[in-house]
Order: sequence, then C-alpha cells, then structure tokens
Amino acid sequence: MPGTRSRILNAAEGLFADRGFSATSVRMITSRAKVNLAAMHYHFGSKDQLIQELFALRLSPLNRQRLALLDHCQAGGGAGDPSLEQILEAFIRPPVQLIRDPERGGMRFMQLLSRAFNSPDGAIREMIYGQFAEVIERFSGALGPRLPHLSREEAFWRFHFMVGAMSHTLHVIADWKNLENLFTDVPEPSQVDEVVDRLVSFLAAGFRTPIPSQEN
Amino acid sequence: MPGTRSRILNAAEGLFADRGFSATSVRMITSRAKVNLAAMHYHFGSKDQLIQELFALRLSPLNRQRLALLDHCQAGGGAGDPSLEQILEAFIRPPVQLIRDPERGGMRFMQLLSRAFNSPDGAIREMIYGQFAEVIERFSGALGPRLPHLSREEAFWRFHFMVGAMSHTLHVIADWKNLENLFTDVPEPSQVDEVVDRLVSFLAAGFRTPIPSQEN
DNA sequence: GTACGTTTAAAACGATTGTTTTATTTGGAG
DNA sequence: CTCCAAATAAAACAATCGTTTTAAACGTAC
Repeated sequence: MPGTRSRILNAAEGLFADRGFSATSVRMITSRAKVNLAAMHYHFGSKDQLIQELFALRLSPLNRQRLALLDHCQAGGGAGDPSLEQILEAFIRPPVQLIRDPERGGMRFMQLLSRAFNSPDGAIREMIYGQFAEVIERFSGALGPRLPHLSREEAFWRFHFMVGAMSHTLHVIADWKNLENLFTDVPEPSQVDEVVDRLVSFLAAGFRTPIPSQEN
Repeated sequence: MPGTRSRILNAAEGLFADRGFSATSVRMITSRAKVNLAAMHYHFGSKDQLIQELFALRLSPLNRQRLALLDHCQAGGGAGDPSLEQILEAFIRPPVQLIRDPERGGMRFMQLLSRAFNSPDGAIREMIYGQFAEVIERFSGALGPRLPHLSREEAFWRFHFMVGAMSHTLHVIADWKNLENLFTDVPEPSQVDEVVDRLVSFLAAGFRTPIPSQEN
C-alpha cells in the first residue's frame, strides 16, 4: 500500500476529474484515500495547495517532453527544418501519449486538466497558464518562420484554432464513455496515435492556406 | 425596472458566467437581483431549474438561426450547393454574432456556455448536448456530401476538430480581458466578423486536405 | 370591497463546507 | 531505551449551503 501522501493525491485526482474542484470535499478525498481527515492538512496545508501540487506533479513532465521533442527536431539545422508537421507533432503527441499512460495520470488527468482550463476560479486558471507559458513561448517562436505568409494577427488566431482543436480532441478521447451516451453514430475508439496523424495533417493544411480576402 | 423574474435570470447569468454554478449561491443571485430569497424558489422551484430555464431561453434562438441559415444556403438546389464554406459559415457566424449582441446575452452568455460544456455536473452537460442535438444532426448531414474523400471515421474526427477550434475561439473572444493578463503580445481585438472569415478558411482547408497516409 | 397572484421579511431547517485542535498511537532511527 | 515525525480518532469551529416555512404586505382584476 502506497504512502499516505500519494494515496491522497491519487484519490484527489480521481475525484476532481469526476466531480470538479468545488464539488469535491476534503472529506470525500480522505475517505476514498482511507486516510484521516487531518492527514490532508498535515501534508498539504490546504485544499488549494493540494490542487497546486497535483498539477505541478503532472504537468512538468508533459511540458518537458514537449520541449525535448521540439529541441530534437530543431537540432537538424537544415534550412527547411523543422517542418510544420514536425512542430505540430512535437506539440500534440506528448499529451496524446499521456492519455494512454496511467502512470502519468492517463485519461483521468486529462479530464482534470480540461476542467482546470475552464475553471471559474481565476487562481486555478492562472496557475495552469503559468505552467504552459514556456511551452507557448517556444512553440509560437518555432512556428513563426514556418508561416511567412501570415501576418502576426493571422498567426495568433490560427495558433488558437490549433489549441482549440487539440484540447477538444483530447477531451473527446478522455471522455469517450460519456460521449457514447450523448451522440449516435460514434465510431469505435481509434488507435489514439492515428488521431495525432489526423490532427496534424488537418492543422497543417489550415496553417498553410492563404489569408482569406478581406472584403471590407 | 424589469420584473422580478427577469431580474433573477439576469443576475444569475452574470454570476454563473463569472464564478461557475456551484460557486454561485442562491443568496448571491437574489442579492444582486435585489429580490427576496424566497422569490427565486417561488418562480423557478430550485436552482437547477433556474439554470435549465436560463439555457433554454438563450440557446433556442441561437440554434434556430443556425438552422435557418443552413436552410437558406441549401435552398439553391444546385449540384455544388451549398459550398463547404457556406455550411461552415452557417455554423460559425450565429454564435459570433451572439457574442456582440447584449440583448441575447453577449459575451457573458458565451462564457457561461463555455462553462456549461465543461461542467463536472453530468446533468448540465446532458441538457446542453440535448439543446444542440438537432443542429449537430443537420450539419453533419449537410457536411457529408461535401466530403466524399473522407471515411466516416475521418469525417467524425474533423467535425470535432472544427467544434474545438470554434468553441475555443469563442472562449478567447469572450474572455479577452482575462487573456490579456495571461499572455504577452496579444493583438488588439479584431472585428469579430474577421475572425469568422479566418476560421472558415482555416477549417475549410483542413477539411479538404487528403487523408494522411497510415503507416501501419 | 374581496380575491388572488406576487413579493417581502425573517427565521429556521438539516446538512455540508474547510479548517483547527487536542489527545493518542504508531513505527522506525539514533 | 528515547525521540520525533507520521498518522489516527474524534470533536469542535464558524460559516455557508439549498430549501422550507410562516407571516405580513403589496398590487391589480373582478
């Protein structure tokens, strides 16, 4: 049986993913973790600090992997390197892999991350964005030279189109079971790696298309 | 001064958008609406029913407009009609217009809708999806003939890529003020109609690109 | 006028919240 | 053994929650 600390983190992750932050009480967490109520405040100080520690624990490996992939495909040094597809893949593949790896939180953490992004609590959102700041900086810097046909504004929006398509896709994969209750005609769960390829080619085509004519 | 009922709905919309559902108490709502606590249960029965009524009131005009636009561009009857771009625009323009129309909730309601989509409360999500079921049915039916080069699976995923890009973009527009605190280099707020054009051409290029080669 | 739907005021309901405290026990290191 | 961090048990804290109730005041239509 794992230590008290990690049992609390594990129970909290599952409950937060299922029910959200404010709807999950400390008593639910300690009860599922089979741990005394006071143990949570002993180890983490408060519910908020527990949430913070949980995300730092999960997000820093994810973003380290993204940056490592970007470093690797930038190391070639050729004039056309890295390709647009390589950059997109360095951004998209790590979270898709994370979804399949229960050791790093798997689908459960991805649901939780999706919740945190849309959390009403400004402090949570700020902390999440803070964890991604460096990645956003590096990747928009890397994308720039691959998009010489785009103005800064156009590149800004297309970057957000990409983030939206990716995060919603991750949400769909992680929430597949709930999806089946809501839609008809849902295909069998694909190999998630296939979805990376689909997403990369869809987005690359979008990035490459010329700027729409402004009719005003 | 508007009636008690609409004052409650209005106050609830703002508070739910700012702080989420579970973090907004009935007492906050009635206090902001300058209305007695009991008045809320008198008119709506419960907090949950208030939420339900709020969404039905806002979403049914939005989706009626989407379907009307789709009807209109399908009425031509030509062989190539409607174009992929026309379908995408019928889907994307109504919510973007809604964002600019305070009478229909404006940015506030769009924030609220974004929250509801990612709500931990399964009942809320189901109710929201229910409001969109007909629209999803009609639009994926209309998109099919425009995408003969795609398998059913590929079309399914690309549809979700579109939904993700659109909903995240709406979220960015509606949450612009918070965004400025979190990112550097945020451009001036564009005309939102420009964003529709940008999004439509980005997505149309994505939809038209051939299926990526499967290397397994 | 009476009647009725609306609204207010105020209090109370039981339940749950995050957090703190106090006392007690466990278990391994020096 | 002693010492100390880790953990438990149990109770209490003040606060807030959604909801209900009872009573009294409105306003308007008949």
